[in-house]
Amino acid sequence: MPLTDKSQPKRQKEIMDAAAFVFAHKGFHGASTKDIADRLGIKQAGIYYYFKSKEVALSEVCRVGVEEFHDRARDIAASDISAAAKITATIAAHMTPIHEMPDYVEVFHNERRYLSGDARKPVTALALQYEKTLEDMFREGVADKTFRADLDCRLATLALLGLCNSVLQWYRGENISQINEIARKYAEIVVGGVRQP
Amino acid sequence: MPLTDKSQPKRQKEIMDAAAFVFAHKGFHGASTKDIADRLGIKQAGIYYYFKSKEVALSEVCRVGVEEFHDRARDIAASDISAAAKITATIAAHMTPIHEMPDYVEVFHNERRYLSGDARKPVTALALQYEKTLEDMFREGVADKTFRADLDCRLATLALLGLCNSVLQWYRGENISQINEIARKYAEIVVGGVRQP
Amino acid sequence: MPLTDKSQPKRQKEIMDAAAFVFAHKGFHGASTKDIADRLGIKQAGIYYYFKSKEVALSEVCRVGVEEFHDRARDIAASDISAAAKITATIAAHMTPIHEMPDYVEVFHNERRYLSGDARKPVTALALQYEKTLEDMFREGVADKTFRADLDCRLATLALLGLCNSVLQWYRGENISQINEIARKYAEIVVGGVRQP
Amino acid sequence: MPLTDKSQPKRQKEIMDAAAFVFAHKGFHGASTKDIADRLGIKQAGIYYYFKSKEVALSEVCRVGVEEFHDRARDIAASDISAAAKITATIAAHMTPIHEMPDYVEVFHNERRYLSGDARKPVTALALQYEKTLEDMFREGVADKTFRADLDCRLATLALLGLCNSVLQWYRGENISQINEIARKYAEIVVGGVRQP
DNA sequence: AATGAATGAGTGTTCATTCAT
DNA sequence: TATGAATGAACACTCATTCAT
Repeated sequence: MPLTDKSQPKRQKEIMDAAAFVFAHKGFHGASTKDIADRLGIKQAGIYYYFKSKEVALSEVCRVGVEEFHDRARDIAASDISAAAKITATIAAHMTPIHEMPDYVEVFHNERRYLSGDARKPVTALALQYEKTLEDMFREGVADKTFRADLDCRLATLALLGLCNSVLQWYRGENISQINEIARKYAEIVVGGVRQP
Repeated sequence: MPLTDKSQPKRQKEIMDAAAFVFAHKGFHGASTKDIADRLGIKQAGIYYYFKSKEVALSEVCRVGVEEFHDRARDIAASDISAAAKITATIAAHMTPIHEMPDYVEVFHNERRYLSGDARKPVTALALQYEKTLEDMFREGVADKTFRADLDCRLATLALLGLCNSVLQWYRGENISQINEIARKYAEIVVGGVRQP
Repeated sequence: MPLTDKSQPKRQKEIMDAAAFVFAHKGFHGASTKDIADRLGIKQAGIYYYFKSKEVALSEVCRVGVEEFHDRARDIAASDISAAAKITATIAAHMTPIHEMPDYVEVFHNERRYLSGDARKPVTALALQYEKTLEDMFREGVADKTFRADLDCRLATLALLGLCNSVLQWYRGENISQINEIARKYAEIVVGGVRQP
Repeated sequence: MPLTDKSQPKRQKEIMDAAAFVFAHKGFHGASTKDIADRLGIKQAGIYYYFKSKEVALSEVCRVGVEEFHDRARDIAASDISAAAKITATIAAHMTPIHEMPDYVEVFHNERRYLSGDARKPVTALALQYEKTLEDMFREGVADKTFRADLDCRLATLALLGLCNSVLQWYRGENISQINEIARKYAEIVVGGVRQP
């Protein structure tokens, strides 16, 4: 049993983490493969043992960054709670990847547009499914009269997503309770508004 | 004042527009000075007649992109209307630059982080003032009991900004009434929530 | 009138000559763009002002290398002399580019195979036309009974070409009479054979 | 002697064949050690078990490619037949390696120039001996008046070699009778010329 | 108001080679 | 008899920038 386990899956994750970090902090085009290698303590050429190209590295990071959201929302949508509760739960669920793997999420948001058409397609598909799942929650709430009858569900979805994703731009929290608190307050605003009821 | 003023100010704006367009569509690091020159129909070296460096071009675009917001919000804050009306008006005002000069705004949002410290400072300062003006509106609303007493004004500000800015990611509207409609619906959600009152 | 005329067409030819020289002596894949630049006394990046890519440089050199042959043979074929005289004249004509621009010819022969399909096509087309013109000379000689009735004209063409091109591998002559002498002797062998008549 | 000898000699030949194939098709500098490894179904690093370096592989392939010619010509030169018959026999003999191991021969012709001085020397020595053996045949023919008295034997040798080697550039025959037919026709041209006697 | 010609630094990528296993 | 992991050197090519004109 060696002291440092350098077996494949773990090492692969280290490489991905380094790529995600560098892409998130410098942008895809502002980041060099040397930046990634430096973070790993290997030489630049060494990363080509793990990734066929810089762009493939980007697409992998993006894929990981979006998968989390989709999986969580689907479970919530299938659960047996009220529409308002689903929205609240989804906001909370949305915060988890932002807290746990902010680099991947940031790269998915800001850098996926630099993927060439073929590499961008599967990533975009997952993102669209997530949007659709959310929109259906709003429709459900309108249908059972929990939400206002005149609510523009498409716009509400986009609003919710914009709201939640903007957290990425300033949140650098360290313990999970902070992000849960944010999620709670955001849910209050979206569901009940800021006005005195 | 000649009828067709082809002198510096007009040409200068064309250069800025080209830079804003290219930075917005390809990102600062993904854009080359040749891309800008191509859009202007001149050769690469020609743009150095107008800008000392690529980074200076970026900082100019960013400055223009943020100034609009700040100016409009200050006027609204000074006006003699209710806090809720101010928020509603600010949302509408926020949409105008997004509609009229989306490239500048997008560059300010996504690319200002690539400015070196010194060039970023004045731009960031304006952005912070804008945030502060907004936050004060929420505080005013809490003080006069229009808004919930337990409202986290800092978070509400960030939420509002995230919400409004996210419009940039999908809005490609052509007439002004579309964006006004969006502003109205967003204001309803923020002020009153999605729930059936 | 400047002392050193650096005007475009002349400079372009200097670049081509350098590329031809380097490709001929080191092979396309063995040659680096730095080798070409060094020969020109400029830095490596400088050659990209003249050529879009290393491969385009190769295709240009190949095109120039083959054009000469084709043009000369066509004129001889159209002239009003006997078939045997045409063959003799063609052999002499074939030697001229080998003497005057051996680098281009060598690159055409040895390196054109490294051109990608699209770039290779026009070059190959010219080469095939040259072959056809030659073959027709042999057919003419068989038709008018100058040449043996059982002569395999296709094979004779390939033989003649192989014979003439092989000169490239050892000839490094300096004055034109040497190559003319070689041409004369080769013509004797092809037309009359080595045997005592 | 085991029936199926899977030990070194056979495997070594497979490796050489793979190297010869790849060098012949892509050129020495255009070929990578990975290309060779792929053809063998092993990983890149694996070929270093068989060859100390890529260049050693090239020199081996070249040596095998030239040995054949030399051995065959020596036997013919020593035989008790006329000079014309020797030339005819040598042309036929020259075709055999071209038919049976074209990759090796092609590599010897086109790529041996990329060998460094020390590695090229033994290969060149064999080639020169072959040339000398051929030239002596022509001299013999001139001496016994079979061939024209004014024949330039050095040039005739070079011509013959150029003629025969050019077959490599287009011949991709499958049965031995084809190449024998070519050899016969070439011998006719060289010995008797193309003219009607 | 712009261009032609170049440069120096850097970028992504390939490749021959090594070495422990 | 090979492979996994890496390295160092090279490579084609891009790019921001300069400067004489």
